[in-house]
Amino acid sequence: MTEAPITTVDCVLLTLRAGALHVALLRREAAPFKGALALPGGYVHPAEDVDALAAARRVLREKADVVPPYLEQLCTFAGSGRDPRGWSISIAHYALVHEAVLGARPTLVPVDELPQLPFDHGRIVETAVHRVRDKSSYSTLPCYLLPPTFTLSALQRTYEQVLGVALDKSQFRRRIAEWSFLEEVPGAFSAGKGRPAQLYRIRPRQRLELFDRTV
Amino acid sequence: MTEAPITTVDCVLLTLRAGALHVALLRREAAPFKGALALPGGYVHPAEDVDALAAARRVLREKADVVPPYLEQLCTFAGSGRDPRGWSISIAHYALVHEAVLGARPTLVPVDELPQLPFDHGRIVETAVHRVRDKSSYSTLPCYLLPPTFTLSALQRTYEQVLGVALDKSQFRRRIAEWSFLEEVPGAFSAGKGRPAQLYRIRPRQRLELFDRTV
DNA sequence: CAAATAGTGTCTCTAAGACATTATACT
DNA sequence: AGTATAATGTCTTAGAGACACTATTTG
Repeated sequence: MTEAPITTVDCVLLTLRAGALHVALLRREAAPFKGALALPGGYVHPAEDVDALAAARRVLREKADVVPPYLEQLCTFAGSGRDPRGWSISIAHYALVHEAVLGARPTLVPVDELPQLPFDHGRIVETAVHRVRDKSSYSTLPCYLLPPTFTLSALQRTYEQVLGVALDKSQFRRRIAEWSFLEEVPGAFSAGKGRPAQLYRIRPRQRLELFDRTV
Repeated sequence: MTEAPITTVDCVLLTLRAGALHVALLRREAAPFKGALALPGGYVHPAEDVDALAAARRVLREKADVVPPYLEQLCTFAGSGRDPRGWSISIAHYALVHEAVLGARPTLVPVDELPQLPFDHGRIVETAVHRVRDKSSYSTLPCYLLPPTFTLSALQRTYEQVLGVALDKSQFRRRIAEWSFLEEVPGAFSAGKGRPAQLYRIRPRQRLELFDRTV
């Protein structure tokens, strides 16, 4: 009566490269779709993983060699139509990382020019991107696409690239200041062309993410 | 290697009774926790259910005798700690219904006075309530707690009861009008004490739900 | 000094919020 | 007429948005 279905976790690993959101894909080492580019994923290992998030974390560590600063459950995709082997479940997660922490293993693909992907991975990526774009307008999510320390201008560029709109500098800074989830890195400034900029980092404890609704 | 875990769907069936959100619970007919009040739930039936949403719909129909106007996936709760039988997965859903469509079978419990529930059902209910309260501030969700046709005053009361705050009548109506997802039921008015009120219903096709962020 | 980027200040105008007024039923 | 509720209008004010200005570096 139980006929337990195939149970996996899949991860949409997103990063910002050349000003555009990219998703990290890996070549599948096993059938079905052996050799195709697909989301990093794998079976849940009941003996090792205490829960689904832990399974996702393990998959990312083992297969993509990444420990992301932000990882969250996205949605569960389940049904008879998504895997040729039969009824299956994928507990999908999404993660944000700075490009630099990705090694050479994953292939980065712009999310707005997705190729055909195996299973329903195309739909999973779309759902994740939609979620990230939506949530970015009222949360600190885009911070996790940057290195641990960054300037406010870099942060604004990141928000703009994720949201796909231009933001007003003065207003953007007002809001970020209100949320006060950032702190100055004392004495640290960016190099570069014009006036050096103060570097900021996410305030230690403070892992709050959701704020007033609109950037 | 696959060791597929126990796979179930659970449903948080919410309604408004006496001005407060209530969750519908059923007595468990099987071990573990036989006889305890718990969320309507059951195994996924790969042969019958095309996907998880269909499984949730079937469970609600079979066990609670309800076909809810609004049903959505909430989150997946999985891990080794939630079921004495071992590693398990619950694809949790939540549904909103008008109190009248619930028969005598389910026990209604106020969500703010939850008793101890088996498994992690307490946490699941909390997550659902949090989601509904949050989403209600920028969506049409509360509509589904009302009968198919209702007055704007009743709708405002519903929003106020779900959100737990008082809303300004004039402003509330402005916003609802902007969204224009309701239509007047021609010639239909409420009875009662004072001036009769126009009855409204959700515009047929229009199943849009998310709008500007704030009621 | 010019160019480039960082950082702050000010003005306007929309829209949220509070409140008042009119409308229509029943007793 | 008095009461109760519906429906709409008006005024004030906070805040979003647009823009300008100042500050600090490099070449």
